[in-house]
Amino acid sequence: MKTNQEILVQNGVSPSIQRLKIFSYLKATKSHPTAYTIFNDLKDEIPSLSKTTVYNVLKLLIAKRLVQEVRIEGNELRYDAEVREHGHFKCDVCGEVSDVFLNQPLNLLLNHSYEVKEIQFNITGVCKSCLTKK
Amino acid sequence: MKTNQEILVQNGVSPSIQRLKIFSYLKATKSHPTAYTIFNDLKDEIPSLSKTTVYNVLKLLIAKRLVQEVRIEGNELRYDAEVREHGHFKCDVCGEVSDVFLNQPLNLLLNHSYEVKEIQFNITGVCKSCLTKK
DNA sequence: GTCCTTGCAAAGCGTTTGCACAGAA
DNA sequence: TTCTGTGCAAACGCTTTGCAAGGAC
Repeated sequence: MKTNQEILVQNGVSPSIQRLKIFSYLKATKSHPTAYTIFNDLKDEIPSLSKTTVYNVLKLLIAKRLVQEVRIEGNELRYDAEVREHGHFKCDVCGEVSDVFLNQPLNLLLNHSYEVKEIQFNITGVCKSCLTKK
Repeated sequence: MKTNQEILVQNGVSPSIQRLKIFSYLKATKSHPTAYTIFNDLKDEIPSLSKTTVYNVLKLLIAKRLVQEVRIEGNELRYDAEVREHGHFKCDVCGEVSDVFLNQPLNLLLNHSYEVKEIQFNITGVCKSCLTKK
């Protein structure tokens, strides 16, 4: 198992404290945080942290394909260190965003008249726990 | 074939000029315009049109499920009057956004532990015509 | 020294809100 | 009158940009 630091280095990202903490934070969570949430959760650990750095690091990690942007509702942008082909489910009631994996790659259902770089899919609805609470 | 005006009325939307023009504009295009593009293209026809009205009408049409929001890149929000289950392909080279339909509904590939309201999927890559131009 | 990274402050841009006016019922 | 719809202007919130300071090499 590679450490997060090793992953960064192997992808040509020099592992500053900020980069490592942000990347590790994303690797450790499944909550698909927004940039603001990342900033907010890390500013205790790194008191000097600025939002600019959060955005800079996210942009860099996206360019290196270590992180994906997730656009599931409105114009809020979320971030995800899970980069395998997958989708997201957002519950309209509780607002939770969770990962969705398919039985077979979506890829196979497409007519390949174009070159595919990235596939994402988004589902909205009501999650199991909110359904049972009704 | 229903007229756009009839569709609005049947969905409980009183058909003002602004609403009808915006809805008709979306029905007639496959270009997945942004709110700004809609505003810009219609302001010659309706000189008094304001962006607020464009946003108001879009919000109303979305609530009535006559229009979908499309989030495919960055934090730009696009709009689409195609409301059947489908996805979008955005070409990284020319920037065009086109509709994608699958051989079978994505629905069937999901474990239904939740209630699905809306499914969208987004693909980025390089389109056929940009591939051949290389 | 140079280059890379960080972070403050300001700007930018798309969207929403407050509010007033106009028109229909 | 009351309710609905429109549209200007201002506010808002997220993201980007400009730029200067700090740190690695």
